Amino acid sequence: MNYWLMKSEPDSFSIDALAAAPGRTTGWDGVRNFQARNFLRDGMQQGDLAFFYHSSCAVPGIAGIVKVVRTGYPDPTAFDAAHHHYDADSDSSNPRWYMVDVKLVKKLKRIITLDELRSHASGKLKNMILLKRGNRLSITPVTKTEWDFIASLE
DNA sequence: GCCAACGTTGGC
DNA sequence: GCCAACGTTGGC
Repeated sequence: MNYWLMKSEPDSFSIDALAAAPGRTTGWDGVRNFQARNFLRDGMQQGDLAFFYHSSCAVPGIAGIVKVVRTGYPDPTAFDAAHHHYDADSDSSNPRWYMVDVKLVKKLKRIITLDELRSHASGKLKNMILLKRGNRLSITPVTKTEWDFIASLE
């Protein structure tokens, strides 16, 4: 059982969009970064939990909790020339990009903001990848200690 | 293998 | 819209 943080821009896909999706489940497609791809393909296990993080928006922060309900499989949007996330270097016989399916566990009662997380950056969240300078990774592992602490903030 | 150029991320 | 930080590409 592992813990993760997954970023999404709410203008493209928000926690409310997930709540409204069929089965409250979505395919986490479109990741085009090798390190994040490796987490999707090799790291995530059935039943893992992840924070759903809103990025590039007015109030960046953690908006909810999701669960991995399908482990890594090839991202078909990479094969579709008409798709925004098309990648000519990926093909179905040798896929480059992977995705998982996640299901909403719960929407938090409030956003746990980036500011609030930062206020613990010299304490409990000292090693949190999200808070490291210049971090841009859209999928990052979270330790159990970090997870439990953040969950207790709600 | 180096590194400059470029595109992207994401907070502000 | 700005810009710092970063990942990727491609020339050499």
